[in-house]
Amino acid sequence: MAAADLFAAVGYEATSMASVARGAGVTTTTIYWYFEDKETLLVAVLDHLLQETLAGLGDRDDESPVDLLMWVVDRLTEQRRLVSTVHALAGRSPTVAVWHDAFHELTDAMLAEGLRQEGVPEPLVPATTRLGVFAIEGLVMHPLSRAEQRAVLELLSTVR
Amino acid sequence: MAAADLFAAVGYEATSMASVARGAGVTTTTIYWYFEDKETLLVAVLDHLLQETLAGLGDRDDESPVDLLMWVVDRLTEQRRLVSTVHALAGRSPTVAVWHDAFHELTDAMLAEGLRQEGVPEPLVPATTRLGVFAIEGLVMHPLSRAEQRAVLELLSTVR
DNA sequence: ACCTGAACACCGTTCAAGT
DNA sequence: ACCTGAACACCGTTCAAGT
Repeated sequence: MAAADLFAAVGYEATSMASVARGAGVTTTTIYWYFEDKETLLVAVLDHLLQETLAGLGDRDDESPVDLLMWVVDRLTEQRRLVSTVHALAGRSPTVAVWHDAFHELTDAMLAEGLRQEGVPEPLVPATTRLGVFAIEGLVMHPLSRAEQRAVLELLSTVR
Repeated sequence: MAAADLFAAVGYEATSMASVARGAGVTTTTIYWYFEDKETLLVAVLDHLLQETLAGLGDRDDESPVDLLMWVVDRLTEQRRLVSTVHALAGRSPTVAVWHDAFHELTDAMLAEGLRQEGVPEPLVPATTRLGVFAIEGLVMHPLSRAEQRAVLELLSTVR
């Protein structure tokens, strides 16, 4: 998809439907035959990126929990522009809100399962999961050195 | 300011300069005599809201730390739309990025000071501050019940 | 089924002109 | 110093028409 490259390069808002069309070698109107609107196009790109990331995650079941989280933070940081775009759009676009909710349902469940296997007592799992998700999102959105990032994740892993 | 009400009501992106002008009883062009562009107008609104919130915070130095954080989360949640707008714009607008950085410098310092007075050991203060900021932002951006919000903040206050 | 050209309503911003 | 009307370049989207 040409849209994915453009979204990554200049961001969703700065990407015009005209430039997507140009990249795909068609006319602007053609895109509307495949996608209902620009937000639906975004969701298609998001699904594609998510599938890639999940595949990459499958190859690293062996690493330590903190290393695993660091890897996830790195992948999301590469798409930082899209992450904040999704947050902003979810507040006013039902299309994007649906995707965002499904995304969190999936990722929250994955993190919760990981915490259980790390021995976090069951009653603490929900709140710890949320704090973990918030920490990951925070690390993605605010640039810190790797040492600072590690410090936050290590601190998080002492919670219980 | 008419812009503040409109931003709160329908959001920054959905607020046209024409509607701001209408609300202020002037012409669109007039706004550009007072503000360089739409983003500068946003920053003026943000400054205004921040000043209000800081004043309100001064009246509650007595409450417990968790209550204080809950209050901050409530105020930010009221402006949730603007919060995600700022995050999204900070990535592509130097004007908004400057404000965002200054905002975090201020709020991070305030939280760090609070943590010290709660007895958090000095070497843990930076990472704990970051985790606290991330938790607040997460609570603002993801709707949870008050009980769930409290659980996250209580969990956070066990960290050290 | 797939793609286009032309148009629509709107946007932020500018500029020359007025008082 | 303050405000305006008219214009500019652009935007996402639609629609009737073509193959």
